[in-house]
Amino acid sequence: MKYSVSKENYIKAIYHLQQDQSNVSTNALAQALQTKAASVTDMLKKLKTQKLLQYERYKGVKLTNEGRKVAIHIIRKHRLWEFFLVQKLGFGWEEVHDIAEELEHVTSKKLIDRLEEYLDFPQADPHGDPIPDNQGRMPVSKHINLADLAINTMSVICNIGDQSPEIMELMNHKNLKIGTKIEVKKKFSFDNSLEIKLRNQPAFIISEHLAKNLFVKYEDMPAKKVKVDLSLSTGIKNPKQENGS
Amino acid sequence: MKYSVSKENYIKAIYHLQQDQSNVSTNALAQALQTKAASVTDMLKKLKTQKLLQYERYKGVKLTNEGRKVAIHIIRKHRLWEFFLVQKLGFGWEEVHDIAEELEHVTSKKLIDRLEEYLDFPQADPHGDPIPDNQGRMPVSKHINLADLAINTMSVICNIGDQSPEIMELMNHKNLKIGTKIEVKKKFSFDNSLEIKLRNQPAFIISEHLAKNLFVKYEDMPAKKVKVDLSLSTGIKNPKQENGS
DNA sequence: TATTATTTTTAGATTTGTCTAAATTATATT
DNA sequence: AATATAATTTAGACAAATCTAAAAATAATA
Repeated sequence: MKYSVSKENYIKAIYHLQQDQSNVSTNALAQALQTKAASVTDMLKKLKTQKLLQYERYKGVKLTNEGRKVAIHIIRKHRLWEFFLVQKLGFGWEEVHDIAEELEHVTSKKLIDRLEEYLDFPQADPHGDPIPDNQGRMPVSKHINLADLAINTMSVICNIGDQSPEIMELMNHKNLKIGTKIEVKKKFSFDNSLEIKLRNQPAFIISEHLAKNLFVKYEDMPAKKVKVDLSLSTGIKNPKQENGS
Repeated sequence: MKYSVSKENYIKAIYHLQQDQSNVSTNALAQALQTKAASVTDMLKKLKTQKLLQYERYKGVKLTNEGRKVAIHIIRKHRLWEFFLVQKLGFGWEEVHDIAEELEHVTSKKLIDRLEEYLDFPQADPHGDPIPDNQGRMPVSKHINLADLAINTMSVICNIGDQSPEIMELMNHKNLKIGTKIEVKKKFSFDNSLEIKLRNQPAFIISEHLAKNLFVKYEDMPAKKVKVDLSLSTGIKNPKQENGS
């Protein structure tokens, strides 16, 4: 029930890389975790014996339900801490990621539940990513990629794909942030750049690369309260329980 | 400048055991850290090469100024997190120690400075222990052991020595906590027990053992703002700086 | 389909922090 | 002071997480 920081980081990385249902490759993991492929192989074997993932040599890796449950719990902690850092301690949304990487490994469940309550049950972190509840359920919100948004439709930025300092630099420069109202005025097929417009500002052009990293929702469509169990973390369907974990 | 969790725990334990200026023994450390004497010896050798402590075999150990500086910074983090947990998240003062043991190892200096500001620069943690400022200076307050308090002098509980669940059980039962106004009515030389009195309550007797663990200050004497540099953490007096840490 | 190129795994080593058991040093006691 | 007892250190080993270099399996390409 308790895993090392290193193991938690592997589980989280697999979860993020696995968003489609395909298997995750050793190399992709090595790159994500800034380590070597050989180290990844070693760790995957350990995590497999703990039944956190399905792994066969040369075939890549996929989380089990138990692994997914662990991943979601870590992500829950990460995002709640990020929210705390921005909302209560006044950090900028671009500086909280590294701190939350450390805080997410603090183990107390009671701590994180109290923190959530203290923060008034936020639905999304400062980057717009949804915060799972204490049952592992993730609020779903209809995010649309800005590149796919229809012309002249008012929308609100609610999520950023890439979260590097580089994108932050550009976005801050252009005053783009979560909650900013935005409209696409023109699409240029030459380079897939977009001309966009914010309230009370002349329109300007952004690259395809940036647009692909901006996700929006339609105005007046509040974050849905509907939740979908992505984790299968509760109510284990399978009645047999042979292991004594 | 960054030390492992294990090393931080050794440094902290040495600091706490060293309160008088005598050297700390290997066995005392082993007991405090719940480990074996051989492990302690191994670690002391490592910490010595990092110049965090003075150590010679069979002679015990003492922190250097650098070691003391590190210890105080960890204690600062521990106590600020404890304050946060009680004050903002509503934890009981007896349940926060273990959680703070984990939070104290989160490295961001900016985080802890912001947290301190958010908490409005508290002077003491929920147990009444002083919180060092970001220069490593510790607020001093004149704590008197209850066993040494003069008869019929009104005082306020401001610090608990032992912080075990056992003492908490007894104190909660008798409604004794930080801030409680208390007066010693009688001292019994037979077993050194004390008869004490709280406001609007009949007097009752407490053991010498408990009294030794209760520290009080005189009423109306607010926590002094005077600070004393215990750490030598800033303004390095020694001009030569040969290492490139 | 052969043959190259890439990816992944194995084998063996390293570092950190820990342990047990035996040897050494210090302290206490007769 | 001699000896017994206690504290401390050394020696050698182990588990976790990592690494390098070489081998094996898979994928890509001529």
